[in-house]
Amino acid sequence: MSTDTRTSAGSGADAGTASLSIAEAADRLGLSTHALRYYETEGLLVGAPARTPAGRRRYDEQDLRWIVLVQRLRATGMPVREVREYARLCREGAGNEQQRLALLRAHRERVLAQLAEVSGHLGAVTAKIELYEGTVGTVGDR
Amino acid sequence: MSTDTRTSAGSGADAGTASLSIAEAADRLGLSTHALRYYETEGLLVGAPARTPAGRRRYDEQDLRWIVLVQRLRATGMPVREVREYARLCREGAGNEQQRLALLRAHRERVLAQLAEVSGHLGAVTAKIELYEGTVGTVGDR
DNA sequence: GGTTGACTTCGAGCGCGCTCGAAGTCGGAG
DNA sequence: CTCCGACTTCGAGCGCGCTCGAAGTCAACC
Repeated sequence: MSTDTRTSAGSGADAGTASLSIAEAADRLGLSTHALRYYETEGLLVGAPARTPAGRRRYDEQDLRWIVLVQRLRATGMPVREVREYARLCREGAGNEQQRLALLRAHRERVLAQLAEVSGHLGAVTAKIELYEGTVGTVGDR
Repeated sequence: MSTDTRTSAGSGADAGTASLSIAEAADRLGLSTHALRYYETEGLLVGAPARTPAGRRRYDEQDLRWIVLVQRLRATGMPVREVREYARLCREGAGNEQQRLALLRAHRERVLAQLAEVSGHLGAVTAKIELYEGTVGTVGDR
């Protein structure tokens, strides 16, 4: 309630480039405003969002897209420290594409390995479930 | 070096039932002795391991099998508190098989959902990688 | 001009799952 | 008998990733 009207006011407020307040951005990304500021101070963003003359953050599409990537990396288990490293590489501009690539590839390998491991364990749990389904009358399991 | 000889000494030390010291069990399970005791005090074990007259823990095959299950549950992301709950149900004996089943099924559903989510995010990361591979243009490639 | 309330910074606190260290006990080898 | 080292319990500490609250500022609306 009340986060209404004046949505993308600020400066331009016209076609194309939206520019959201932190609350709007948080809402759209499914994060808290606290988390968004945390990401920023922790150096997870490739570039800090713009500020209004009064010092308030404005998130544009580019900011949002980057944060979505950060969320994906985080959601796949990349530690904050490594996201920071990746962000740093991107911030430094061209010339380190190989490093970025290596970082992402290493991450992908880890995630694949973990997916396989979890799947394996899940298989065992499923077997256990089926055992119960078949045995829901027999006591001696454990 | 020195966790040698006297491996499964203790009492019997014969065929079939081994009965390991905490260090041996930890070693075999890939856990620390600290973690093993922690699991026990936190109620994650369905039954406490036996003790020697001197009060030292002896892990038998049943203990080990249970702990392997605990590890699988943990490795698939089940919170300690929920493992404790499951252990409690098993400890209470017969009559609650449906509850155990429900717990395991719910866990499986969560894990499947998370596997799907992670896979999705990983797909996006892979796309990013391929983008770099294309951009970097035939550099190392292989 | 006053009120409102979303914003700002800062630092403390928290939930999780162990991990670590201290201090003491005890069984077995020499 | 003595020593060694693996065991015991206990409680504190830690790394991670936020989360939360306090205190203050400032733009906009009435």
